[in-house]
Amino acid sequence: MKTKSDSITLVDVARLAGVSLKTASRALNDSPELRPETGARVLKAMEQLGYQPNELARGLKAKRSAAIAMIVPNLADPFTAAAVQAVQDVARETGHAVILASSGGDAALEEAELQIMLRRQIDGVVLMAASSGKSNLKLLLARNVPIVVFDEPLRGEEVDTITVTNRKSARGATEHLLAHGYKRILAVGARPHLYTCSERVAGYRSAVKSAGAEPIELLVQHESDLTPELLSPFLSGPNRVEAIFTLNWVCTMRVLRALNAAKKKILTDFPLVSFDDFELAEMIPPGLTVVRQPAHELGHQAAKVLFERMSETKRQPARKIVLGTEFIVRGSCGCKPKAWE
Amino acid sequence: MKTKSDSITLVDVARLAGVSLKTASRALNDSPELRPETGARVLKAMEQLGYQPNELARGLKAKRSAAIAMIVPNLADPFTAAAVQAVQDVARETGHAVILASSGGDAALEEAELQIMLRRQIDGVVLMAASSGKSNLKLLLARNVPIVVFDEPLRGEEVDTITVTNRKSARGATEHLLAHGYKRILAVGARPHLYTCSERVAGYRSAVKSAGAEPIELLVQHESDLTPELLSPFLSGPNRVEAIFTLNWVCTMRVLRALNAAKKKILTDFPLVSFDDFELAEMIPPGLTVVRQPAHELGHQAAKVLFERMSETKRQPARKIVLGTEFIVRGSCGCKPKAWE
DNA sequence: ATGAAAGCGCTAACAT
DNA sequence: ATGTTAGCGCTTTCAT
Repeated sequence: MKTKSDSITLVDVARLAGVSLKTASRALNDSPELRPETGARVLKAMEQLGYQPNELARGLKAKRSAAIAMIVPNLADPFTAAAVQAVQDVARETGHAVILASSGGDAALEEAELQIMLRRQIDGVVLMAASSGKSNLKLLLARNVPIVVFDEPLRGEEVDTITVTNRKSARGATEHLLAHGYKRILAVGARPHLYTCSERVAGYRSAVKSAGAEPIELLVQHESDLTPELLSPFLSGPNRVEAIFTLNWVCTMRVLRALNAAKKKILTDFPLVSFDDFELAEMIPPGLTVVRQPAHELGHQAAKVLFERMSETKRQPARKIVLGTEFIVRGSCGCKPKAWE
Repeated sequence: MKTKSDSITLVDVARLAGVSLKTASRALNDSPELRPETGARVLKAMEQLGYQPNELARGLKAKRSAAIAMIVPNLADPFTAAAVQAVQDVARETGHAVILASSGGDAALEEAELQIMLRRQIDGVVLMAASSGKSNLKLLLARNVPIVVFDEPLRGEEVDTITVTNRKSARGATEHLLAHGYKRILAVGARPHLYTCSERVAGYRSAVKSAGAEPIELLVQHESDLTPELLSPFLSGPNRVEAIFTLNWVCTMRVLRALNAAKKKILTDFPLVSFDDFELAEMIPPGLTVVRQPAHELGHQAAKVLFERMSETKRQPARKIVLGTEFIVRGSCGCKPKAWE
């Protein structure tokens, strides 16, 4: 009586429905080779018993887990959060669970997480990589687990990849600042070993050099190194810059705080453009001009591609999808949009 | 030769190490009843073969999955994101995976997700509930799956609960605004069926009434209903209010946008206090005064309690943990903190 | 269209 | 300290 609810198995269902185990199984997987009548009877028995299939058992036999892994560096980043949401939504449609882990941008941690995922027999991985190296994926690759890499591509790996036009977008943003007449533009980025960062830096450089100006870069190993003290030499004195271009959301946050701490005003003291949009960008006076990445779309595409890959019969070539960005002019670049006139 | 990497099982390990299956199993679980020497030999064999244990199989047998579920309404909310991070960190320490799902605040979706989790034999659940009803938990409760409810308690359910002092904190925030001399204070909240919302409203009301003022409330079914149009009657005309108290992060975002759209300034037009702190609160002039919830601490405690519950031998009474909040005075309430003088 | 039997990879009794 | 024997709950041959 007490442990009954613990252990309603397909066998119980089959018994109640007066069919064999296999027939019950067929009903569970709504196999076509089953008389609708029989199926209905089994379904009723399931209902009656409150039967819940055991995914572990199904997966063990079928060598799939109906779960995908998603590994991201930082959930606090709204770009990441939006992408995670998108992946979850797609996963739900296909009845897959999402096992989420944060790497904190640490490649070793990421690898550890991936290994744990492997042991769980995950059916696929959406990875926002902590490094551009492929070494972390060896295990997965060897096991033929589909992977979609997203935001941060992998060097020389034949893996599905969803990215944005990092270089071009960064170049465009820089050109916009240059067009306003600013020559000494500081680019602030983190984790320069990442493709995203290096591409954005490259775009920035090419724009600056085309304009005959000198690149001024503050690139730190990790965003957390970005202290007000580090920034202050660029905010006053002989090395004062004329404008700032932050290369991702966390950098934007850090720079804004540093400016605040130094009692510097955006635009009047330092015109600024941010790579990455966020909820309140328009509320920071005079409104932050940003490069907006299609976060939700990126996540959606990543998941779509992953599920396609998971259900494909023979191996297709890797897909490389590159999405565009939106340049959203608010006030911080020097433009005067209506809202702030 | 080809499918070898697919199927390295404990049997293979045992064979290579020249021991029995069970001995290999013991090594895997580093059981004490094993000669270190033997254990080492098995471990070496595992290494050599690149063996990865199959968690599905382990779980099937042991009736545990080494995974916990976490269900939250909205990942975009920084409060939620921080809590998720905290839970993940604790879970990692104990070797548990976190299966994350978003309910979008929809009780039906939440129930569907819980059911899927159940099928995966999750060992426990951390729930940021979409409703205060217990019905969604019946299945879990019946199966004796440990649950920790967090942020939003469940009516009359004997479940571990981690919350903050919603009522008291809301009362304190309201009193602060009243002390500044504002009488007509608008409270803006969403999903009033939630305990958190109703408690905060209750705190607000009791403060307002004690001051001999009238409560003015804008409570919508869902945050997404909070449009500028809905808000505008309170921003001008005969029903104009003197100050605003937003009851959670999303409401704060919505109100800030509405104010912006209506070209109203914080403080000068409308003093404001927000329940929930966030990254840029100090950057929105004149700095947002907020009630800060200890998001990370909440998540941490929730996970801790869950794991304690999971490993307990005999059932202990439910724990109700209530954490305090911090009232952070910046400028928007009418105070003039140093930073903005 | 349905059933019987075997076994996925592992752990848990019980030996020895 | 180590091995043997059963299964966990399900899906999958292969019969019927």
